[in-house]
Amino acid sequence: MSNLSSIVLRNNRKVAPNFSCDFCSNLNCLIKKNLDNLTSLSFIDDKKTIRCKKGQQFIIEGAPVNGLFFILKGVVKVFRTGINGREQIVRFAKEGEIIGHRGFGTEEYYTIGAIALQDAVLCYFSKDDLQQALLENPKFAYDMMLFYANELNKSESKVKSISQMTVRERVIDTLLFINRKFGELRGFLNLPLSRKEYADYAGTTEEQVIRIFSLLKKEGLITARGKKIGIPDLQNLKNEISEHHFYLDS
DNA sequence: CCATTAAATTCAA
DNA sequence: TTGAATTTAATGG
Repeated sequence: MSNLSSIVLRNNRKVAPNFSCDFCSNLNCLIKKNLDNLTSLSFIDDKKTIRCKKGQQFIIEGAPVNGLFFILKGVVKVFRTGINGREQIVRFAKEGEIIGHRGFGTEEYYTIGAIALQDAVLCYFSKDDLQQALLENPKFAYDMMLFYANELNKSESKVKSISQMTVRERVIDTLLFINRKFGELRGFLNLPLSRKEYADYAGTTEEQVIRIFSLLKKEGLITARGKKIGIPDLQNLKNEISEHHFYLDS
């Protein structure tokens, strides 16, 4: 570890070097995927690399939209603040996904906020550069369109789950969703979330989630150690909402 | 919803 | 690596 210190010092200068798309290992990124198709690469040189510490908010509701964030590393939550000040988590996004896309074309101001749940690295592209790239590259535009369609689909599924499922089912559905999207690490969900965050996603309150978690523990459907939640038998948990079924897609 | 206690996580030495 | 300080979980009113 200590023999790397000279390299760290060299790279640790005030201005961190931009990650070049050419060397990026994130194959889920739509830009990386289309790198060969992109005719004018100038916008890639214009991108800004932004580092976010855990808990740092990088999109504020009401701020003007100037570009799009692509997640290079880390997990991020996107939320909207309701009238009573209650937070509704719209989605969780991980590497390769795009943030702030809904306000891209017409919206002038963000209607959502975004906070890094872990230390994150974001690639930020300006609206103008991206617009030009989309106009010039049909394949890239098509992939972006698929992304938008997919997001809309998920959003519609979520409306359905919130309006038609019981609180208990929504909490279970959220657990299954996190499991599907982020997987498990040594027996626990690979994304630590507070009970309040579960509540904000499932559209309920922190207390409800805590009480439902306690019940689920008694029933042996989940295990919990602090923020780490384990699912001993995925099928058993799925059965709890199988009547309505159709959980959201990853 | 709030208050209290138990538990877990963070942080700095 | 440890434990003190801070944050979060759990429960009952």
